[in-house]
Amino acid sequence: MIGGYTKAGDYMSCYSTFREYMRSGIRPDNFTLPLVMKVCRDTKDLVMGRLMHTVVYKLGFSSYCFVAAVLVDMYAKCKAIDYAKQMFDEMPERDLISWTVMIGASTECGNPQYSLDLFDRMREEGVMPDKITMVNVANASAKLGAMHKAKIVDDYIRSMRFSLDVILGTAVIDMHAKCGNIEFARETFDKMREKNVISWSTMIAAHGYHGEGEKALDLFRMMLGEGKWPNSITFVSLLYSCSHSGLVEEGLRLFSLMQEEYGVRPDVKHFTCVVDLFGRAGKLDQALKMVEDMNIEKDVGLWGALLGACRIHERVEMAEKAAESLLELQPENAGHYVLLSNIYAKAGKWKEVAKVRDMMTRRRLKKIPGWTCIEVDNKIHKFSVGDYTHYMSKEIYEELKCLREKLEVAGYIPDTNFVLHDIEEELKLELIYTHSEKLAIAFGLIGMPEGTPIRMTKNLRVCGDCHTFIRFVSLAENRVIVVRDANRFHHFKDGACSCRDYW
DNA sequence: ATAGGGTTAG
Repeated sequence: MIGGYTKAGDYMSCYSTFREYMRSGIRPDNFTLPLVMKVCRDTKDLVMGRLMHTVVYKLGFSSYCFVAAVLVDMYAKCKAIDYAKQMFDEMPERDLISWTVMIGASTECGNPQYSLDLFDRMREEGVMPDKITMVNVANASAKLGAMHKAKIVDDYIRSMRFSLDVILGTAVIDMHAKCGNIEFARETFDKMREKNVISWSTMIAAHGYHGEGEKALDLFRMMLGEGKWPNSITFVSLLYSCSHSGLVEEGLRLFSLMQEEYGVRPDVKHFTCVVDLFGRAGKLDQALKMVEDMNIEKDVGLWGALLGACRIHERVEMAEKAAESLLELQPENAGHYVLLSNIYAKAGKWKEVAKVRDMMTRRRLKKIPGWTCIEVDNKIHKFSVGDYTHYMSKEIYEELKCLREKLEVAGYIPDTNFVLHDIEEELKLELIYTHSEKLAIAFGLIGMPEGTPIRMTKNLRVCGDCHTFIRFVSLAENRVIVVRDANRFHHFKDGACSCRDYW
């Protein structure tokens, strides 16, 4: 009966039946409890989940491997990683599924590195992974974004002769794309026999955030040619592809096509893309009108897109309006204040810059420290601003000094407007020259053979000045530089970036 | 006798 309710998605009836069952005095067996725990998982009901854990414990079922695995999974979906980990560590024995669940749990809760460590430990203990394990491992690598890991995982999947079914194939595409290797992603996609709407959407999105809008559109045409029906997410992927590549007209066309031909009702994500498109085209008034007229709940992303567009086109007044709504929705996000402050700074409104900074101080907000990671010799090196902790710091700063002189001759002018602090111009200059992006790139130039591409990962958006700097480096040093920032990839080559300086 | 784990969007 409980199982029936679970299948039907009637969670409340499931709970009440379970309560009746408990009252009846009949001792539940170890197959009934997981059914209810799955409901807790799917509804992310941690309170009920904890209660179930107690029942399981009292009845002595927690030593059953599969019962414990369900608990781990439930805790992961409730984002209670500490409980999940404790449960997993206490398990007397762990089989394939419990390992797989824990690998997925760790990624789900924001620690993909730990997932990969678990994967190694699992094999050390002699448990062989299956396809589903590999889907979780691919997801962990995708989140981590380390390219050498992606290669290892791909090789491992091949060596185990796991066939790429729709789900594993799609996970591998996503992994390669998010690790910066769009070519491998596309090769994997082309090799897959069976593709569903998720595979297509994943690949379209991948071309999109790598700045290959035309390829995304080509793929969409191919998809339609094969008789596949796009869904709401496919259109989000497409619209973002257009905005990442500056395909304004195409994007707007897709937005109407989506509603008229495919009956997709636009949600807030679609609107965000269109605001982005209008913003890029400089049609800020149309963007604002769209935001004001829509009758869907507005979220942080939407106002953020508008604010970003205001920064590009230096529309201070509208920026204030967008920022007001944005800060109301999410007053604790330091990034929004920084963006607003940058807009004021560019317009020379120093009083307002100070005001924003005061507001941040009063609310005890600090700019999230930025970092940049770079892979050299299959090792990840992490830099923060003004970092002297790296063992090659001396060489890095020397290289940076040479680079700075070379690029300034080539026409690079540092833009100190991106410095938030109220300090002397001279100090600002020093600060901006030790941004983590620049340290990482200097290290990359020393540590990697000439002509090899430099790959970096950042936790935030690339700083505007660093973006210009990297463009100059790609030209002066004749290097391809690939940067993954908080929401897209930048491919720098011959002094230009795939984002066309809009991001 | 049964049972637990998998893919897309900034």
